[in-house]
Amino acid sequence: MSDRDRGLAPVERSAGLAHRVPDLGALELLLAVARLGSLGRAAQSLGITQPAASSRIRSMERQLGVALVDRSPRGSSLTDAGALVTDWARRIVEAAEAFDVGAQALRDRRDSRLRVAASMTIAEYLLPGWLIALRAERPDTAVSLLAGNSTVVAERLLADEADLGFVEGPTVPAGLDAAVIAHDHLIVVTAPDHPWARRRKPLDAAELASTPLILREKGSGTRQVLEGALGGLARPLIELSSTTAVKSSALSGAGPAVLSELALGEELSARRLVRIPVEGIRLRRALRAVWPTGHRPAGPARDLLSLTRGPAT
Amino acid sequence: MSDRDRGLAPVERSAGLAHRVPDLGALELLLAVARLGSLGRAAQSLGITQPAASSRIRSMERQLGVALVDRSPRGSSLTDAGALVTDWARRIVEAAEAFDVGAQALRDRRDSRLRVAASMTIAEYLLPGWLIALRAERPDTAVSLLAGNSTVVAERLLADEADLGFVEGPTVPAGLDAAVIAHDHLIVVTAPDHPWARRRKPLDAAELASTPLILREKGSGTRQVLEGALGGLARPLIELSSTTAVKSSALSGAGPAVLSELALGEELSARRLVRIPVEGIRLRRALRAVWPTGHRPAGPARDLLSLTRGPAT
DNA sequence: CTCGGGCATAAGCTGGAGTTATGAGCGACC
DNA sequence: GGTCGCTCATAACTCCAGCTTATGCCCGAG
Repeated sequence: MSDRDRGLAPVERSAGLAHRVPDLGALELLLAVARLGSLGRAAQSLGITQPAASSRIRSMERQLGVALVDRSPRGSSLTDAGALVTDWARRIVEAAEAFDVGAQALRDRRDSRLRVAASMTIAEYLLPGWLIALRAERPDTAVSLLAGNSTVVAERLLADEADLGFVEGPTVPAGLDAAVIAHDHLIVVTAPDHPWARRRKPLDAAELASTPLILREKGSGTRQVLEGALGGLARPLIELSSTTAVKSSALSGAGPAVLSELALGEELSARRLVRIPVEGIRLRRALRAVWPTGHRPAGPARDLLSLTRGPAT
Repeated sequence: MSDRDRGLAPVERSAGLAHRVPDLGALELLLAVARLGSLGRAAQSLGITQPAASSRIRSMERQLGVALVDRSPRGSSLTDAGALVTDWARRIVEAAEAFDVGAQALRDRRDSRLRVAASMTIAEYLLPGWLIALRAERPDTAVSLLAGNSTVVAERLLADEADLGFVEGPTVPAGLDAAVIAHDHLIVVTAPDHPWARRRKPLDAAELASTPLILREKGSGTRQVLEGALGGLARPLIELSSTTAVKSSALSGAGPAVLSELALGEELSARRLVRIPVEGIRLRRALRAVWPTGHRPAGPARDLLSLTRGPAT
């Protein structure tokens, strides 16, 4: 746990991100202004009055110390700095939308119409995006979400307490039909100052197996896939109980880590972590949609399923 | 513009994401509770009192309709739902951190010690991450940021109004030394219900050149790279003036788009957009750090440069 | 049995964000 | 040139979310 602590807070924050970043309402307002070209219309689109919007944008500019919008009697447009800030803001708002749909699904546990049961990795990283897309097509579908391992997912489906499930790993629980919807690739990453980050040649299996790695605990999905690919061998440097903890340790430079590419977005593109190519072994596992044998998904479940696979068939 | 509007708001929001998602302070608090295992310690770490934390977590639970933490006289730990929510929250907080360092750099324009000039794409998608890493190593470095095209970046550097620059594209402005720090790959994407999403075979250059695409305007960096790779041919379906607008149009299903992989994170992994493989042409451009000829980066500029390349040399 | 860490409750204060009402700048149009 | 219409800014007031301090309950450890 203490490793996780250090990993998550490598630098002492001057206590209060919230005081330096505008709140979600202000960010949404800024995006609306960028989109609609006027404070008044932006205000209207958010259901507040124009003076409220004006004051809020102004206080955001004061907080950031930068002018964000050019006001004129003919409308408002973003300044150069405003355009930059708006794109950063969009990232936050998109993350908030994912949070929202996830939370919505969680909240509607009792009285919902589409009940989804999913493994942790899928529930964390993929489902929010799918549900955003689903909401775009079927805005009035209430979705509930339960997260658990394959066994739990299977139980819920068979007890008719869920309509559609998602599991990861090589096997399909008994009594369920399945369709592979994607593959989750496990990748090897290090902090950018690790010697591996400067290698020219890809790693091979023997090298990977002989190096102590930051791993999930024995029995976890990712660990199983890795040990399967390596023929049972895997040397843990540290064993941690969540994907996030593994990521944090890798970020803090503890060593090479193996984790799902789904968990790594910005860390790779911003080079806070570096992907180390591996050759000769296939580090991937199938992600499957599952449902009780015979009960082909219909209605909202079918809609969601088709979203995860591409075109509706 | 109206295309952009539709792209950004394909579904009518029930006005007020901010009312359904806890504010940043609450999310930070939740992360602190997860990390520290106690409301009191979490409160302390954020500089507030224990009752404030208690009440805030409680109101967040009320808002979400789900219990997030198990309280006991021996501390607090996350419930299953809490763990899920915490991971979604982490995404938001990380986006907010990127916003914060970017804004900080923008704010310190006047009196800063490390002055960076960068192209829009780099300033939007990469610099915040690098600056987070830089702050971890050199917490007291004040960074300023100016965003503009290659010409602007060169001017600033040569006028000694910037210490380090970042540009994208095939050429290095005169009077500057450069080092390639990464390559930005352009990729072809469509919405998942586009016929291309079901292809088995990769696209070839002729096919790409003969299909109308959603593109940036003529003269933009990505457009130049594409036309270079295709030998001057590119059929625009729509021309838009920002990467974000291109992404939005693609998301709304207007057609295939070509854009930087940097701009696509969650959209690909959540299959809201699908990457279409292309063979036979190289759609990439170099990202370069630049500085006035002879003035090798030193001090903070050197630190930042080394972060973008990996190990400090 | 008492102490201490951890959480909950109560009462009071404050500031931020909202509202309505009003004014001022500027282009369009008759 | 007046007048409309759209824009944004300012002022005065209300209200509530979140903070604080003070206090009490619970429960395990010594």
